[in-house]
Amino acid sequence: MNKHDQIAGSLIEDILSGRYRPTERLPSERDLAARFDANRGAVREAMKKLEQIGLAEVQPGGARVKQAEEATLDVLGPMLAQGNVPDAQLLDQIMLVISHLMSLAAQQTLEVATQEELDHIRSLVRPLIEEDLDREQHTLARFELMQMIMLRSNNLPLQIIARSLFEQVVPVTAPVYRHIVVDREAYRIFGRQLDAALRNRDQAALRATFTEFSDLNRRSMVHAIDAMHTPGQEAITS
Amino acid sequence: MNKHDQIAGSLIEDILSGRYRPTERLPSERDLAARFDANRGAVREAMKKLEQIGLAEVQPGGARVKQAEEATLDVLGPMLAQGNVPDAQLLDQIMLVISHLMSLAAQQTLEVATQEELDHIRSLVRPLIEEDLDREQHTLARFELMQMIMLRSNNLPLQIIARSLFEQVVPVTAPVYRHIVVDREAYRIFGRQLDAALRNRDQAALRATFTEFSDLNRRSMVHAIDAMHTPGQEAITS
DNA sequence: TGACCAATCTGGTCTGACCAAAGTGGCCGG
DNA sequence: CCGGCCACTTTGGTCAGACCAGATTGGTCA
Repeated sequence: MNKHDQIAGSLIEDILSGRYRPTERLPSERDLAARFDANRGAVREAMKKLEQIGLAEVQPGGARVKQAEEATLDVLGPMLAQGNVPDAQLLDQIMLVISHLMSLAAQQTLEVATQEELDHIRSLVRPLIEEDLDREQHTLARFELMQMIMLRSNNLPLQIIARSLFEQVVPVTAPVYRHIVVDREAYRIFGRQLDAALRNRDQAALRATFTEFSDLNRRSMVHAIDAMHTPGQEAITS
Repeated sequence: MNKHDQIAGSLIEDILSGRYRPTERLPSERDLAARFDANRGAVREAMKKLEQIGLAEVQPGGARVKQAEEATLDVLGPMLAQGNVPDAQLLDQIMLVISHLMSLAAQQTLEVATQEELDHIRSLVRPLIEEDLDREQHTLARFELMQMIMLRSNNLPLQIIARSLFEQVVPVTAPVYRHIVVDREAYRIFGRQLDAALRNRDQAALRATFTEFSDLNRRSMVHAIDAMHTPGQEAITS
C-alpha cells in the first residue's frame, strides 16, 4: 500500500479512537515523518487527506484535530470501518438519510420524468414482483431501481449526496450482505404499490411507498449487523 | 493567492465550462507546470484538489476528466460560482434538498431531544414571531434555529450533509441577501405552527410545518436571484 | 494486417533546501 | 515581582531536481 495512505489511515484511526482529541495539536510533519520512517512529503500527503476528510486543520504553526461534526462525508467510511463490525447506529442514521433522499428523488422523478422514463422505471420494479430472484440478483435489482430513480430525478445535488453516501457505506457493508435475509414477500407488496403509484402518477402514494421501501432495506441491513454481533453457528470461512 | 489554488481554479473553470470534456485527458502535469509557469509540485497540489472535488481522476499514464454526476459535494460551490449570478435552478435543487433534510432533522429531534432541549428550540422560534427583526437579525435567527435543530437531531450524517451544503451555498449567496425580501408575516405564521408542533410533540405537524418553513426560505432565495437577472432599471425589454 | 516490443511519456516518490509565519521563551523595563 | 516586547526556534509552504515503475504510443516485423 502507499506509504501516505498507511500514515493517513493510522492517523485517522488515532483521531477517531480518541488518541488525539479535537483542538489538540498533531505532532509536526517532521516528527511524524520520523515516527513513520517516511519522507516529509509522504506525511504531507497524509495530512492533505486528513484535511480533505475534515478531521484536521493544517496551518502554518501546526495542525489541529477537528471534531467529527466538522468533517465531511468522507469521514463516515472510516468511522464505519472502526471496529470489527460496522457501527449499527451510525449505519442506521446513514440509511435513514438515504431513505428520505430516495423518497425525495422519487417525488422529483414523478414531476419531471417523461412517460417513457416512468415506464422504464416500472420495468425495473417488475422483477421484484414477478420473478424469483436469488439474494444477489434481488440486491442488484433493488440497486438498479434506486439508481434509475436518482438519475431521473434530474437533481444533481441529490444524486451526488446519495452516491457519496453509498460509496461510504458499500465497502463496509459488503461483507454484511451474506447475513441479510431478503423478505421477498414484503418487497413484492411494496413493488406492487410502487408500480401503482408510478402508473397513476400519485405523488403522495409514491413518497409513502418509497419511504417504506427504503426503510425495509434499512431495517434488514441493521438487523443483519445486529446478527453479526451475536454470531450464530455460521463459521467464517477464510 | 496560492499558486496551486490559482491553477486548480483555472482548471475547474475550464472543466465546468466545457473546455475539457468528460473522459478527455488533461494535459500532463509537466505541460501544465509550463503553462502556468509553476512548479510541478504546485500542479500536483492542484490535481489533488480536482481529484478531491471529483472532477478528475489522476492515474499513472494521465489524468482524465469526470462528469459532474461523479463528483463530490464540493463541486457545487464552483458550479454555483460560474457566471455572474448563481445558477437559480441548481440553487433551487440544493435548497430543496436542504429543506427536506431540515424536515427530517426536525422529526428526529422530536424523537430524541429532551424537554429542556425542545424548550430551548422554542425559545429560538419566539423572536421570529414576536420581535420585529431587521433583515440581518431575521436571517441570523433563522440560521440559528436551523442549526440548533440539526444539532439536536443527534444524527451525524445529517449534520455533515447539511453543513457541507451550506458551506457550498453561503459564499455564493452572501451577495444575494441584500436582494431578499423577508416575508415576516409568513414567517410569523410558520413560527406559531412550529411552536405549537414542538409544544405538542406533534411529528406530522412538525414535519409539514418545517417543510413549509424551509420552502419559504428557498422560494425567497430563488426569487431574489431571479430579480438579480433582471436588474431594477427598466431599460430595454428584449 | 495484426501482434509484439522498445522508446517515450506519465504520474509517484524521494531528497534537500529555503522561506514566511506562527509559536516560544528569555530579556528588559516598569 | 510582573508584564510587554523581541529575537529565536519550530512549523508548514514552496520549490527544484532527480529517479522509478507503469502506461502509452508508435514503429517494426512476422
